[in-house]
Amino acid sequence: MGRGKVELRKIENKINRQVTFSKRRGGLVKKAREISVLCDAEVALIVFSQNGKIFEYSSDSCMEQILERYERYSYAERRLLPNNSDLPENWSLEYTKLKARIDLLQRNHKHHMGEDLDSMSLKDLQNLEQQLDTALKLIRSRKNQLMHESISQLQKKERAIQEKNNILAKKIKEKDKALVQQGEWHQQNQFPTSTSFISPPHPYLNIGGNYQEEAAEARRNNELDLNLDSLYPCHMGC
Amino acid sequence: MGRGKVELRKIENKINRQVTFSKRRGGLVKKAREISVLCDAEVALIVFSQNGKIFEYSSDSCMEQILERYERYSYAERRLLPNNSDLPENWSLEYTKLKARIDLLQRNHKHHMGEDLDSMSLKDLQNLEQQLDTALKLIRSRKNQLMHESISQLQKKERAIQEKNNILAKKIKEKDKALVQQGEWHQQNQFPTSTSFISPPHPYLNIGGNYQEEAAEARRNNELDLNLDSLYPCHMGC
DNA sequence: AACTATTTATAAGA
DNA sequence: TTCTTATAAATAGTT
Repeated sequence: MGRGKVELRKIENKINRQVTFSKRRGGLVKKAREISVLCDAEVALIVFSQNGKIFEYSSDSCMEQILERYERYSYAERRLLPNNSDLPENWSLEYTKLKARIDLLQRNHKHHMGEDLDSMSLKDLQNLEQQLDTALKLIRSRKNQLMHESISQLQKKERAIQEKNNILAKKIKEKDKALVQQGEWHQQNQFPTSTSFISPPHPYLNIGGNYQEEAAEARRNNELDLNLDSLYPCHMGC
Repeated sequence: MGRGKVELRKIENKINRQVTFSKRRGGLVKKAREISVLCDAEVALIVFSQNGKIFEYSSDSCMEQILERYERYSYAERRLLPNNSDLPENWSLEYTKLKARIDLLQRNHKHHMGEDLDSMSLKDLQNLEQQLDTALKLIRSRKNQLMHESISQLQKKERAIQEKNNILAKKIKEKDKALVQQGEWHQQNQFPTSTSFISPPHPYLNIGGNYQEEAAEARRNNELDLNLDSLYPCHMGC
């Protein structure tokens, strides 16, 4: 839909990508709303843009309800419906236990998010601080590892492409030589030789040179930069 | 898009509705995939048909990861489990729900502790890093606040005790004086005055001096140091 | 942010 | 369900 057909691969140009994202996001949400209304379906749509911004749509009933329904469903599928004939005398106890556990986890989670700190003692705060500090170190280390891996992969790829390039350039030079020889043959046989004759730059040599330059430029701009751009989208911690 | 324009309201004809649902569902998923690939976005799409069938699409990283990320983002906005104290009539359903929630919270918690990082993408890691960084700042700020409060309280207490001390010391001196006068009276009346007699250090003066010294020592060692020790037990972050 | 030439989605029909 | 086709809608490239 549009002036040209687009192939299904990441749009390399960043501006273009953002514009397309914004347009298509609108379209996607519109379609989600349409199907939910027309067909009376429940729809939940969550989209994270490349730079971490969140967009969501959910039909009538709120997102939370739909996600809960989803979790119930997916959990049930995983465990193939846990025996609902479970001891009914245990029911209340089990339920309370689970609730308590959730409470605990949620309180913990809040603390880990830096919320609800007023209820914590100094010692607790220090413990938490140490924990998060340790976790952060681990996370950064893992992140760096992943980034280094990506970088070395890209470098490997770059070398491979460079090599291919060199081979191509060599081939072009050879063809070029052949053409020059042919041209000399023609000159020898069709024109009188003249030392004052200034030959223009050879067209094929120029084309060959341009090709190499452009290829190198493209490599620098697209292959490496854009990929690295997608590696470090917005926030560079350490 | 089609032979006729459709208005945005529930399709009354059931067959028609189902057909439209099936077609549009396909289209919606296709568009979701397209935006995720073209714009490098993370997309989660969940659709429940009117008769309860579930359909889902999620880009590269699995649904669970995206939902986790969503929960992280929207945690603050939501009232989680607004649990009504009335017992749920469907035990197995409720149980499954709670279990799923616990699962999710535990996985999240592990990530917050820097565990199980291998399953996370670079983006998720960066996200987590940013979150923990923010949390850590909040925690440290709160910790510092508490410490400052403790310190000023201790200083206040110290001043109060010091003052009491001074008063006690003054009282002792006064009693001392009284005793010295009494002693002189006894000496005058019971012993012959002798310039060569070397009087031993006055016991009461000594006791008074020791008391003051010891109290100060105790204050230094116990009151302040011990409290500060409990304030800074092992790890001093920022 | 608008515009428009195209592509794409899909409603209705078979 | 699936295919076909006329037409509505979405959108890529442009201004």
